[in-house]
Amino acid sequence: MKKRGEIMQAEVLAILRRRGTPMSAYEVLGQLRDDNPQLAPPTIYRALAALTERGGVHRLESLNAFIACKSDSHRDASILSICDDCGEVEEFVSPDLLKALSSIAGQSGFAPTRHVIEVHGQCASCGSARDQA
Amino acid sequence: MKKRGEIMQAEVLAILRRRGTPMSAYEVLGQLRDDNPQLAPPTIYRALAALTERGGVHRLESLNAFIACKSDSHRDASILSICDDCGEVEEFVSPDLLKALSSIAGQSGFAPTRHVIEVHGQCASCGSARDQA
DNA sequence: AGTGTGTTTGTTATGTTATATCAAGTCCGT
DNA sequence: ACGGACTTGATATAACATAACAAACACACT
Repeated sequence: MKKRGEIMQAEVLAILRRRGTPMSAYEVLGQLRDDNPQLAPPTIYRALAALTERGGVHRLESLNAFIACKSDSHRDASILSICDDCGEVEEFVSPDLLKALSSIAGQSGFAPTRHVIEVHGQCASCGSARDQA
Repeated sequence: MKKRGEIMQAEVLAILRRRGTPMSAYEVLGQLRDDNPQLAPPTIYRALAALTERGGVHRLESLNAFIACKSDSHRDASILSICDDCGEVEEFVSPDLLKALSSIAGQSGFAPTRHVIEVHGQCASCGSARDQA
């Protein structure tokens, strides 16, 4: 048998990718229980933790939710824009901004290890939809 | 009787200020129950929501916790550095960084309304303490 | 003052998110 | 096969948050 954990991670990642927008851990759990009704929360949280660690999944701290990383390939901290209307999330990478941020926080000797940057608002299509209203 | 809500907000703020480091809503609730044992969670959450709105309190999204705003006077989005060792939080304001961030997220027409910027790491004193180890 | 109406606050209950803990299974070197 | 380290599974519970309704209050109008 292959490592069970890896299988679980792959399934979780597949579910998140299919959805495309943020899902709570319990939504993922619900989907997995279709096949495997006895699955428990810690299983999902472990898979999500491993995926988040690896960079395959982002945790949205301000939503307590998770989303599959789209611009696959960067493990750097991402800037995430979150549309409060439709839930769409976009990822951006900006080493410059990260550097600026670290230097601001570093003014007093602080040593950053992890950056959380989330921007809430309206995406382009929800914004234009509202303009017409 | 003065508005009850305002009294509650003042008490919550006083507790957060006394502590100085982040507190969960339920920690605050615990303290308030010393005087007023029948208080329920919604009361605290309402007070915290009002304070957060006004800028007197920051919500730390990545900790699900709250802290009194120290650099009292700015209602702008703050940059918060959080020491994972001792819990100390520092606030910074940088209109430039906020502008840069908005412009990155705005690349695709996104209209930001709220910025969440939290940096985890080690504060100066915890960092130097560890150096010696 | 009395009454109607909208708003704020209190209370109960419940929903949602997350983890501690221990049991069972797996891997691997001997 | 056996023992020890590590991973996974299952049970239980902890921690965080809000829905929904009831009671109190404030205010405008008569």
